[in-house]
This record gives sequence, C-alpha cells and structure tokens, in this order.
Amino acid sequence: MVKPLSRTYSQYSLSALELMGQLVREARLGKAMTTTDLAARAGISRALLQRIERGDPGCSIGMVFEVAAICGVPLFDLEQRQLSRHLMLHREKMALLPKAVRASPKGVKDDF
Amino acid sequence: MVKPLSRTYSQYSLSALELMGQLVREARLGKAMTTTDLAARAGISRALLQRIERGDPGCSIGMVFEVAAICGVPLFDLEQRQLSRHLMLHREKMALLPKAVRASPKGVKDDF
DNA sequence: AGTTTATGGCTCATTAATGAGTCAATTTGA
DNA sequence: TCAAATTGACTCATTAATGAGCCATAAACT
Repeated sequence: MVKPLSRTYSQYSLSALELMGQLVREARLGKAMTTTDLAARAGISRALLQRIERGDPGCSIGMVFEVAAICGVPLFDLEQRQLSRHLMLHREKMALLPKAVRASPKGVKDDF
Repeated sequence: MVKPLSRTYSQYSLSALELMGQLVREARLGKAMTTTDLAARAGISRALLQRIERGDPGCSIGMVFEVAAICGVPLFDLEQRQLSRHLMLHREKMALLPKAVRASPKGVKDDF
C-alpha cells in the first residue's frame, strides 16, 4: 500500500476532457451504437470507452483520438484531408523556428 | 518477456496527435521556455513532455491537455470562459438524448 | 408491467506509461 | 570558434492504465 500520486488538472483541461467525452457519446448515440459496439470497433474494452466518455484524464490520448475518429468527431475541427494539409504546413513552419531556446537567467518570460 | 500488444492507430489520429504536439512545441518556443521549464511547470518529467511534443499516442490525455493549457494552446479553439459555457450547453443537450440505444439485430447502422 | 438489453461502476491481474537518470549530439550566443 | 546550454534518445524501476469479468441498476421496446 503506497500513497498514490494524485495528479492535479486545471479546470480548463477538465472541461475540455468532459466536452471531448460528451462529443464521443453524442456521436455514438447518433449512430445508434452501443458502448460494446464502439469499443469492439476501436479495439478497446468497454470499460475504457466508458472512461473516455466520462472524460477521464488518465486515458491515453491515442485511444481517445481513435475513438473520436471512428465515431466521427472531428479533431481540431478538421476533416481528414484538411488535417493532413494543415499538418504539412505546420511541419514547414516548424522547420523555420529555432530548435532551442536560451532561458533568461531568472524567471520565465511569459504573460501569466 | 511477453509479446507486447502493438496498438494500431488511424492516419487521422496520428496526424492529429502530431499536430497537437507541434502546437505545443510552437507555443513553448513562442514563450521562450525550455523543455525543462515547461515540464516543471506542468509537473511532469522532461521525457514525457518530449513524447507529447512528438505526438506519442501513449501519453495520457490529461497531461497533454494540461501542457497545452499551460503554454496557451486553445483546445477546441475555445478560450477558458467559452469552453465552460459550451460545456454547460452540451450537458443540457445530453440530458435530452436517449440514455441507451438498441442495436439492430445484425450489423451496425453507420455510414462508413 | 414485464422482459430484454444497455449502461455504470466496481475488483483484480496484466500490460503499458511515467519518472529519474545518463549520454551524445545539436544549437545558441559571446 | 568555443563554451555553455538545450535537446533527443535511450534504460530501468516504479506507478498507473487497461482488460476481463462480474453485478446492480436503468432504460428501451412489446
């Protein structure tokens, strides 16, 4: 029995998680799929799908995105083709950015 | 030594993952934060942050969203307040939807 | 109302993710 | 060019996520 490390999440993240789960659930119901159906299709357990729909922060992002993709929830509000194009543009943009940053001696330059 | 279960992901999910990672990296560089800085601020290891920026599907979605939130990457293209409002509306909408679906005897009703 | 099915929420064993640490390579700024 | 710092990529021990199974409850349809 060891003391479990309880992670903390910002309200923003939690809201985004819950919204993501609801979008999945809504999409699933819209397609008249049971949790068992969707879970099987995504190759995951029903228990995990339930955690995803609940907005559990501990789920792997790959599985969440995969489930979202399967039941038609758009990621970044982009469709398949647009997403690919967007990504390519971003790759080029990243190539121009600095590879490393030199932090200021003390304190981080931010706008919090 | 057991055979590891290699999960499969759709191209769509992988692209979305990579894009997410790049957005984080871009935002981090924009704030002139080192990987060590951002990791510390998010309360995670530098190794994990690197996996997030690389678009690793295995990272927990909670940590990814948290890092995104910290360095200012908007989720669902929504700001803090808008996200909360959007979520509330969705909760109400969900309350009206059916709680369970009856699957068709054979085959799932979808549009693939 | 009764029946059937879906869902939610647990436990526990197993598998995978995470943290800590190290090292080489790259990049930045003087 | 040179030194200092950042980054990327590993290993390994630890912690957490996942799958399988079960049961009680709730919902849908006749």
